[in-house]
Amino acid sequence: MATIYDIAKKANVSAMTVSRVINNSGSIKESTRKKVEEAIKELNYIPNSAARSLVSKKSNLLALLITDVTNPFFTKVARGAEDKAQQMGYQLMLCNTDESVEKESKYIDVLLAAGVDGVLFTPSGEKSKKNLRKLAKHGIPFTLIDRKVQGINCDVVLGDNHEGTRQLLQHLIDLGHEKIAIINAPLDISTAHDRYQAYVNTLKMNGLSVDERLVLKSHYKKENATNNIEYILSLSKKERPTAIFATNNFIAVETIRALREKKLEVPHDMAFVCFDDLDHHATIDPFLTVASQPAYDFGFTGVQFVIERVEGTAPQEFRKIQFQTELVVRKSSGGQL
Amino acid sequence: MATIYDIAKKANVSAMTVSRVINNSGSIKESTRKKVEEAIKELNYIPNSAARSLVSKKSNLLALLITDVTNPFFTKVARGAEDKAQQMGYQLMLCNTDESVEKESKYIDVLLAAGVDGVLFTPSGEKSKKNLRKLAKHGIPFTLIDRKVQGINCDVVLGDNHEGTRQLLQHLIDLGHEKIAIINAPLDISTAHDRYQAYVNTLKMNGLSVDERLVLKSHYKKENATNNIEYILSLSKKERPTAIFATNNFIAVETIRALREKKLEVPHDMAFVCFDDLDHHATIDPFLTVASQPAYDFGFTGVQFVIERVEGTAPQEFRKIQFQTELVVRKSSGGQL
DNA sequence: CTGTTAGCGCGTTCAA
DNA sequence: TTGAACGCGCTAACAG
Repeated sequence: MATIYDIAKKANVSAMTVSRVINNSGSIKESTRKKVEEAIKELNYIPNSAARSLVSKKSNLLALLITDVTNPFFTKVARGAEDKAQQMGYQLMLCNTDESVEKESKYIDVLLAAGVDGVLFTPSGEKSKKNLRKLAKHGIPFTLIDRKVQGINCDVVLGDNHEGTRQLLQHLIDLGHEKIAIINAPLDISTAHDRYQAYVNTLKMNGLSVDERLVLKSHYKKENATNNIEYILSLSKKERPTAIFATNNFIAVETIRALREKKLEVPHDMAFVCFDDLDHHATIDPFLTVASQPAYDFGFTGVQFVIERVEGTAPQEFRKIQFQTELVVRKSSGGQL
Repeated sequence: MATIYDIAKKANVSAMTVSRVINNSGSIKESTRKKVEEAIKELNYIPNSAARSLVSKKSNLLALLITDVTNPFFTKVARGAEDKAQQMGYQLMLCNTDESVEKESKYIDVLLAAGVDGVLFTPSGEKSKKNLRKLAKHGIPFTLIDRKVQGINCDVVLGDNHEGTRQLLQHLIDLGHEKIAIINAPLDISTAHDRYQAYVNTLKMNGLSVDERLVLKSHYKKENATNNIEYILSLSKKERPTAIFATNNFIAVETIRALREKKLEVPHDMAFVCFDDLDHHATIDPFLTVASQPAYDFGFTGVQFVIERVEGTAPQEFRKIQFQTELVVRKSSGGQL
């Protein structure tokens, strides 16, 4: 409510002097600084950031575009991102895209209008390219989180999808499994693609053949998995998998639910592993064998990267950081066959 | 990058006409509207929201101050809030206060500076009053989520803490428990206060006495619960509780962990109930008996309330909505003694 | 060390 | 139906 002029008047100085006090710029006599600071306190003055942005072309706003905060992986990404943003003096705007390019596009327009300084982006697939290009066209720096997009050059924070998958599958194979199904998201999502590749590679490395009937499709969101399980049950005993690899936590949860519905006991009737942990759950009941990723660091590092780009302190070349995954063996994968 | 003037020039009209087209205000000849719209498209023009806010005194920004988005309860609050905000054309800024008034205060200053139109607030306790008064002084509408603060008049979205607690305790009592410990957060948090009151009431209603030694203190955040469990184990068999009521999910998780450490099996050695569900967990392994609250609706309704205040469509009187809790009986409370 | 001028991009007001 | 002038609150650039 109070403006810089109100302060100026009260302190008997010019608006410019007040501005300098606020921004610690230029040099100010100690006595006048005191006067100004008192006036500021008395009038509860708070600088208007719209006016500031208008002049400086900076909003100190960052956007976090993820598919769904309620996915425990992204919940932690969000926390990490917010912590770093807060520490660096930025605010974080939360956006849930639900794996939809259309929702993404809408957000991009809003964010552009809102004048965000940078964007953290988990693209919903290759079709997200146009949205990223739009950001680029408007000169907004962005960092890709968790998933990359072909032909887009930018900073990117990833997990090691190959190694994570390899660990999970090798673990199952070492336990004696030879027929392992994969339930995956659409392959235009880089993590789905990479995990599938690694699935194929790991089977081959172990002299196992890839049975296309065991390559099942789903989405990285909460989607009923009953169909897939019914399909599996329809296979002859000889074809039927003895283990399932779910490529993310949501698929895992829904698949487990469907298995229970069909009275299949994990791991007794079906061994089970997946990507990404469900942490609170892990404490209460250490059940799922997972490839765990440091989600918090994804967000934290991602924000650091964008801010460095925003502030021009980033190196010229784009950075790619790949975090290690950790194999956490728990009950769901079962013991030796 | 392009401004309203660039569009004006390109379309051979005045800036004002462009402004009118953008805002659908005034009346415009169809032909000139066409011209302007084409120019907008060609130049990829996006209105500068800093300039707009400066004039209109509206930012279309809302802030969500919660204690920790990684608390599954607040994760869902955040999702509900974001969905409603998005639907109404607002953006949501995420803030984690970690139950600290100091962090709250910092955020409040930043938010005031950022010019948010309204705030959703889960106060960390009675000391949050000063922060709320500050918001009020600056004319920023806010809605309290999950917790109320004495002497603060505003819209508020709550759960039914009395009834939720009553259900949980009555359930334990019906199973035969007479010595029930409560592990609670500081009492200046309204939910902690109310749950404690309901704990006392329910015991009394059932002719049971309240044993102060079974009233244990903790915090609504992840805090090691080993001390409390060691204390419980130090009690004589006669004094020792047969059941524990944890007043939120974080306390629950940590307490279960501590119990496990001490080789105590739930519910065999200790029955257990708590407030708030851990949903993914509930699917994988339906274990905890809880009083579940519709967290998503807390956020959704909260945003609706603030926006109505922001836009002046809210009724004069402040609203208080109290959502029902649902008792979900699972394994942790055990069977009849 | 401090003040004056001008302008950031837009919308309100008043005229035409 | 359209336009010109002004001001929102602030800071950069230039005096002094």
